[in-house]
Amino acid sequence: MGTSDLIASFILDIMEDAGGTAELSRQNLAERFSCVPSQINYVISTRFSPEHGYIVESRRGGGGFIRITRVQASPQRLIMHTVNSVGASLDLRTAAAFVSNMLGSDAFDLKTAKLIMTAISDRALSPISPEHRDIVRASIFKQLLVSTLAE
Amino acid sequence: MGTSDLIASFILDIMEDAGGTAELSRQNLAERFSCVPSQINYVISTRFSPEHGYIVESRRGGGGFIRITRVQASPQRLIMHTVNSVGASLDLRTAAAFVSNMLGSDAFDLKTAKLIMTAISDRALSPISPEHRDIVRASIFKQLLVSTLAE
DNA sequence: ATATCAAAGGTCAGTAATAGTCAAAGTGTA
DNA sequence: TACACTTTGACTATTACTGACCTTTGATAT
Repeated sequence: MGTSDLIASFILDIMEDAGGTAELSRQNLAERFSCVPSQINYVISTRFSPEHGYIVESRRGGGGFIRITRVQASPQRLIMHTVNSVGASLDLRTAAAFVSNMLGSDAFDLKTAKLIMTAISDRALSPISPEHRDIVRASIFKQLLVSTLAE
Repeated sequence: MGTSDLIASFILDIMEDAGGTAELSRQNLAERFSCVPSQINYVISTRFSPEHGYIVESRRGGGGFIRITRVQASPQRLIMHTVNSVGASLDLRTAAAFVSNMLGSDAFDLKTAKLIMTAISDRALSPISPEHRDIVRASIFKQLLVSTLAE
């Protein structure tokens, strides 16, 4: 098993013990596993992505940290399934269909649905060129969906 | 938690007890937390800015003081005022200050605040080049705020 | 009044402590 | 051999802390 897998399972262990959340120091982790700090970022982006059901937050500077939170996915399979159906790009019509579907299944409430639709609307994304808009839309959409699962 | 966070929560405590206003001595505070006096200014400018919803007054010389007051505004007014003070560009720190202010004034609930922060986070906007990110952030932010008013 | 002094607080640029990005180089496996 | 996955490190960005130097205010002496 490679270093990245070791780091990932170490993080998983911490998360387990702490009840769903792991607060890490990138520098410490890198030292513990004798790797460069950026490998921690690699592990996080390949194994703790929204598609995997995790929310990642961080802060730089003195006292900085990386916090990884596992999202409660069991009762909300539809949302995670949607996150995984969305690739690198997402057009507005498809997004609307997803939201409508999830709303109909009571995966979230109307207010949340409206906020999500507003955040990925053409108006909100108007500073972005139309060709690029669907890429950004996909990213915001996935982050928002996973975020609704956090408690 | 770093010294700056400790100082900030100490100030918040005082403000709480005193019903919305805290009158401090910079020198005293610095001694209490074993830091240089200028760190107090750092804490105030990073955590008690007008964007955060505070007014800061001070006086030098003998009997000098720093007074921090929480400003009160009706939720709707605060949201509209915020929308109007955001120009074509908005950095994440300033946005976070605004959100924290509106949250503290009960302009919206925690869940909404988190959705907004997620929608404009660097992670959600990662497909956009950093130079362009603040432009898009401003647009999404304003649309979301206006959208919370439509109920 | 005026000059002077002591006691606050203010500014700003520099240093330290963290984390993030990206592309090149390495590794293993179908 | 291709190809995907992993590892590395140079460069960048952000946040916290420090200290030298500056400004304002009130009191006191002349």
